[in-house]
Amino acid sequence: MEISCLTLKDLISPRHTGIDLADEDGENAQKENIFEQSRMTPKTPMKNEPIDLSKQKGYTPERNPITPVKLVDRPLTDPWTPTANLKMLISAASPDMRDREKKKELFRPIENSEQNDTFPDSVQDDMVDDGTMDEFEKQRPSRKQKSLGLLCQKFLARYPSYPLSAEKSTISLDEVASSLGVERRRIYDIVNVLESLNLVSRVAKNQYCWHGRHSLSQTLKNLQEIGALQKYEEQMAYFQHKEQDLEYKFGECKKETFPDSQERPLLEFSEADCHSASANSRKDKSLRIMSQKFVMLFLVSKTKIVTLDIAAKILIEESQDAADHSKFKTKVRRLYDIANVLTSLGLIKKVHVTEERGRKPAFKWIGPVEFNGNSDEPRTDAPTCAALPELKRGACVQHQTHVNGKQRLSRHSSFNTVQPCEGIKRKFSSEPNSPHRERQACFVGSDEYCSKMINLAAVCRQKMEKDAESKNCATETSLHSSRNPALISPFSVLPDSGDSDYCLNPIPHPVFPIAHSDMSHLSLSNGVNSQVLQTPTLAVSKIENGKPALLPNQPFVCFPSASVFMLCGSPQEHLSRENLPNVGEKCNRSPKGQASPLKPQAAVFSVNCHKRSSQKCASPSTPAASSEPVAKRKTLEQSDAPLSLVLPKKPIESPDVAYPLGSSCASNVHLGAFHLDLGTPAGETAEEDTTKPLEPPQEKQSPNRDHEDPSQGKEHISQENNQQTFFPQYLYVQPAAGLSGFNFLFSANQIPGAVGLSASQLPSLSVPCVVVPSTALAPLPLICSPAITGPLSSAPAGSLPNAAATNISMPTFTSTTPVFIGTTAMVTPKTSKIPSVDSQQPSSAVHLSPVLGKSCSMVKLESPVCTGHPVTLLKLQQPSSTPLTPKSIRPTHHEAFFKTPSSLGDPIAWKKKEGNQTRNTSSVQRRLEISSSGTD
DNA sequence: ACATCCCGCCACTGC
DNA sequence: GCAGTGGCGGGATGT
Repeated sequence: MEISCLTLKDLISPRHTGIDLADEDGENAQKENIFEQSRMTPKTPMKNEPIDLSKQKGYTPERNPITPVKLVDRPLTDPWTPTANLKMLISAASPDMRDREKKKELFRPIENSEQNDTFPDSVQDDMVDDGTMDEFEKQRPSRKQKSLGLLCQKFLARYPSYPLSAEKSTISLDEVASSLGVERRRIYDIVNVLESLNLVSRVAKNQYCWHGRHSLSQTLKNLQEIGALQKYEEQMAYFQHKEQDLEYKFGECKKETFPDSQERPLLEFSEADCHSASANSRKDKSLRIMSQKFVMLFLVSKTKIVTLDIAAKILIEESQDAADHSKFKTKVRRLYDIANVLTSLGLIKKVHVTEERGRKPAFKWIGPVEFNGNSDEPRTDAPTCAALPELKRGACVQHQTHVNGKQRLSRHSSFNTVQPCEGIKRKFSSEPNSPHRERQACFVGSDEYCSKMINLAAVCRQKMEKDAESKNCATETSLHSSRNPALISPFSVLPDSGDSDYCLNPIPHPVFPIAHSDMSHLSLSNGVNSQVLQTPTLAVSKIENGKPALLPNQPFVCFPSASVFMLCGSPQEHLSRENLPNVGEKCNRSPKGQASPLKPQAAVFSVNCHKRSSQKCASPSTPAASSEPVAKRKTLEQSDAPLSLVLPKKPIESPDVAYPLGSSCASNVHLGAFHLDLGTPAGETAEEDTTKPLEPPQEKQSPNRDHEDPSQGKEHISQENNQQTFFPQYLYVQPAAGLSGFNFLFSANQIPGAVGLSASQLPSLSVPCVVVPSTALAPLPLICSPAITGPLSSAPAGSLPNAAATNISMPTFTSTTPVFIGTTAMVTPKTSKIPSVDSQQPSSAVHLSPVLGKSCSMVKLESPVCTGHPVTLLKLQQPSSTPLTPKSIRPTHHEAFFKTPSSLGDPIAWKKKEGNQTRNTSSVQRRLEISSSGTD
């Protein structure tokens, strides 16, 4: 609340504008004028020297080389000037006085700028007028005025957010320092953070090049991916748990789980830069790296909220050794520095998280979540876009600018990361998913958007599948994971709420064919459609083609996956989210808080998102925001409210649910919480989910809010601990309302052994799954896997029958077909996210949670199908009851993901992984994310 | 009392 | 040797 910090506000308001490009210079000029810049010239900075400062203030000559400088303008006259002499005398006489004056001076610039700029108020207050120095006392700018955040805003104001390519400007640190009236040291802090995001790059000594935000989304995307690889999410979860007293041992976890994480240099860039060991060490601690890591934490976080203490712990490589407190404190100090800059950039805002222990300072990511589409940016991702032409990026504009980022130069080149990342990106981009993401992103926002999303998802999925087909292999699993085909898939499932269309059928699964045609319906999909389907393979798919009929209008969608089928009622019918809710909720919740928040739709998203979570998630959460300028967002968001991120118990979810993505996304922190393991009783959460009727999906919508909420939700979750569990994410069905709309069929697993889904398990799951209610089904053709049997039956019996009855013809299905329905309990709760199901793998059966996964493998049917998945099955991690143990935590990477069949390519391998992993991990989400990152 | 975080010392680095 | 960088943490300021 309050928190939202003044500074933030201040910063924000003024600055955002900053973001805007243009003005800057103008502003500056104005400011300067105001200020009096004049005087200084100096390039050399005197870093410390006080004296200079005074001079400096005024000066501003060109601040930016590029940018127009006002140079001159400033007449020397300072307002102060008049008193200058006097001051001098005074200062001479009294050091104190001197200091004051200096300070004043320093501030002034700032103040002036602010005033001019935009900042209205805040700053000035204190200040006296310039000239006035009268009272020195007053003058002294308060600390706030001197804050790094404000300073950063001023700094940003000088440059256009999206400079024309030609326009790149160079930044002379000395000039800037002097113009802003601060020591160079301060500028370094700002520049280092900006550099970490590739907004600037170092060209030469004392010279930086301003790139603007063109490549920001790309950079964020890269960071997200890297973060996923590093498993920051898990780490966060771990720490959270730890705090919660959960017991795990991190060490183990860490090692196991995050092996890489800390080890690798974040962005690679350090390497480049550093030559010597010492250098490296130093660099490792650099603000740049810390900044990147910090950002990664947000990006991988489902909740998008990161508490300082957790961030500090994670950033302390050592890990938690208890490390000295001092070290911790130092880290926190640094994080504040970084946070101030990020706040000025409109990427985060301060919030407080209430935990059991009390309120903790935290920051919430309010920047773009989806990178591709990044809101602000004009989108640089061209590549991605390109990849998916079809997709429309909706709103997204594509500018393609190339990324600036690129490493331009220098030392840091900072972003080497980028490069690597890019690779990744590309992959992604190329991958179906990405596109999806983008789109999604675009959509974010409205409910419709949700439905659209769904459609998209379906489409995407299809695409993915196609792609997969094409490449299958190619895609590396990892990639897939990353991509998240799963994501897509999930969507497909959705029924959508509202739209009539929904039905997405789109699910391409190979198996099912849901008719692409249907897809067409999908609004979004359209473009996609083209791609569509094609699923790979599976004979089924072909069949599908034929089949499309299946769903075409029908309300349901069937997923053939081998493992699971989902049916969704048509929207019309119940599906509306409401129906789904159950599922959805489950999902959402299950995911724990994270996801949980999601509403049905959200849920969907979440699924999709996973990784992207950030992206998409964001969207949901911030959808609008994204589009909006940061500043606005901020304002909106500011609401902050106490977030709870995590843990807190709030009940939650409520509102936010929307988060969906977020949920997935966010969670992180809590994640721990999430961990639900199936095993765990989880019941709680699960229960909620399952049992609950779900709230109306509604929530989903609110993406925006979601943000916040989610956190809360999460918190709850977390607190809950994860227990949660399962929630089937898979289904995305919409939730709500009842399942009636849906029918799920589960096949029995066939193999009992398999996955654990055994029937028994299923039941436990609760959820979900199986339900088939409906009569509705009857009409519909459902598909059942042959296998189905028991389990289903278990399910609501009634329903099943029908369902079963129903037609289903799906020949395609594989025999096995165990279907899963959504929920999979197995899946694990957390996971809800996403998982996509991969079709591929036979196993897939969902990849449910890891556990499942393992087991699943068994399950897997051949038919990969699964797909549809909206359901994602995520891997759940840990199904196990155990909450996260460290082990559980392990990373699972990819595995989890549902891969597409293609991706499966190595199903086996995949399975293996899963197997191993399966449990682990805490949240599904992570997996998702991770997977996305894939990698490895 | 605790949260923030400014400030500037000083080590490192590269020229 | 010097200037540029930037880690670091004392301690002031804000709440």
